[in-house]
Parts: sequence; structure tokens; C-alpha cells
Amino acid sequence: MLTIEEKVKIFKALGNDTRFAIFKNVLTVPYICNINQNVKTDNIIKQATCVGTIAAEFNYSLPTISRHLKDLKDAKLIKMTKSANKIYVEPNLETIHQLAKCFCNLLDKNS
Amino acid sequence: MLTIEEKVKIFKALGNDTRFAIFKNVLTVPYICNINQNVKTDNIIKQATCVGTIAAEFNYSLPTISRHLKDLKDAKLIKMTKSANKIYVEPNLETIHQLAKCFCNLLDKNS
DNA sequence: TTACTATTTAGCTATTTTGCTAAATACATT
DNA sequence: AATGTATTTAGCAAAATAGCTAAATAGTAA
Repeated sequence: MLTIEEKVKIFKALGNDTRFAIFKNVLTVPYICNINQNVKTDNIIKQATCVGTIAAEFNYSLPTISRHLKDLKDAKLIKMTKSANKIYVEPNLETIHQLAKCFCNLLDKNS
Repeated sequence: MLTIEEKVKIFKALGNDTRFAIFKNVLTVPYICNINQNVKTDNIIKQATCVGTIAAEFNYSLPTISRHLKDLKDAKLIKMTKSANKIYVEPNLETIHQLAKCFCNLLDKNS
């Protein structure tokens, strides 16, 4: 279960155009990095891109994207895994699942 | 369907401790206002409180609460209905339903 | 060890947000 | 018309946020 603080942090993270777009990118653009094209289903990282690849998709500096990714990570909306000198980024489906449950519960209680 | 702009506005609205608490209050505390205690199921306003009543629950000034309610209304998270000189507040279940769908769809696509 | 690649941290400025009080508006009642 | 009740608007100050560049860090490769 998500605490109130965790929920507010999640919504704060998604309540910014740039971060929302970054999160969407992480959700929808898998297997961009070379190393990741070889990843198999049984690998821990099933869907991942990396920081520089994401940054290249946006008209913002790399440090700015890096900072936004940190916020998304702190909100547990994404996972970041270091391998060699790259950092792979993937959505945190567990958190999305929790969010879906929250809103579904609300509907059940307020129907 | 919610546009990206609408979604970001919703998350921005919920991404603040005070507004989140106000929204929670609107969701969980029905039939507070006198006029509303007599409201029947077939009435348009099934669950409603009013601005002053909400404000009394928080350690913030009335104008501050009013401003936050405007943000929640602009994000379509709540509905505000004027009757006499009071404004009744109720959750916008349609938006909550849309949000639940968004996150459920995400899970389906990324499972 | 030097150089290269990937990313973060530091430090700064501009903008936005959040709170306040005082004043304005809107409607109801006397 | 005057008063009272409910809420919003205006305008301000403090704090938070979002962007930047330059510098630091961490790992790889020569």
C-alpha cells in the first residue's frame, strides 16, 4: 500500500509536462540501447532504455533530464539499474499497479 | 479520453499535500452541510460539502482553500454547484474513472 | 596513466507556486 | 436599502521548481 506521502510524491512527479513526457517515453520506447537489443525475456531488465538515449529525445540538457529521472525514481515510477557505465531505465510496474488499485478502490467506495 | 494536458493538470492538482488532503476530504466526508442532509438519492448532488465547511477542517485561510478548490475544479477532480449563496462540492467520479482506466490500460500494455 | 563515455552534482537565475490579508462580489434576509 | 453570510479576486512576499552551464564522479578502453 502507498502512503499519502508516497502518493503525493508520485502525483508531483507526473504533474509536470517534461517529466510526464519522459515517463511516457520510458513506458513506450523499449530496447533502444545497443546492449539492450540483445536482452531476452528471462533477463531482469525486460524493457529498458538509458539516460542519454532518453535525453536525446528531448530539447533539454542532459543534467535537466537526469534531474527529472531522479524525481521519477524517487517517486518509484521508474527503476534505474547501473550496468557498466550506463544506467538503464525501466518503468516500475508495481507502482503503476498500486495506482490503478487506488483509483479502482475509490470508484468502488464512491459508486 | 483524457488528453495529456488534462492528465498533467490532474497530477499537478493532486501533487500538493494541501490539495490532496482537500480532495480526500471531499471524497470521504459527505452530507456535512445542513441543506445537504436532506438530499435524496434522486437529487443531482448525491454527495456534497461546501467551501466554508471544508475550510474549517484545515489550518489555512478561506481564500487559500478556495484557491486550491479552483485548481481541483479546473482539473475536473471535483464539481462545484452554486445553490443560494453557498457552493456545494462533490467529487467528479467520471474523472476518477478515467484515471483508473488509464493506469489499468498501462498495466495491460506493459505486462 | 591518459583519454573517453555516461551520468550526476553544484551553483546560479527566472519562473511558478503557495500562503497571507484586504477588498470585492453575490446572494439572502431584515 | 442596509446588513449578514459565503465565496472569490487582487496583490503581495516567501518558498519551491525548472531550466541552464561548468565541474565532478564513475566506469571503460587505449
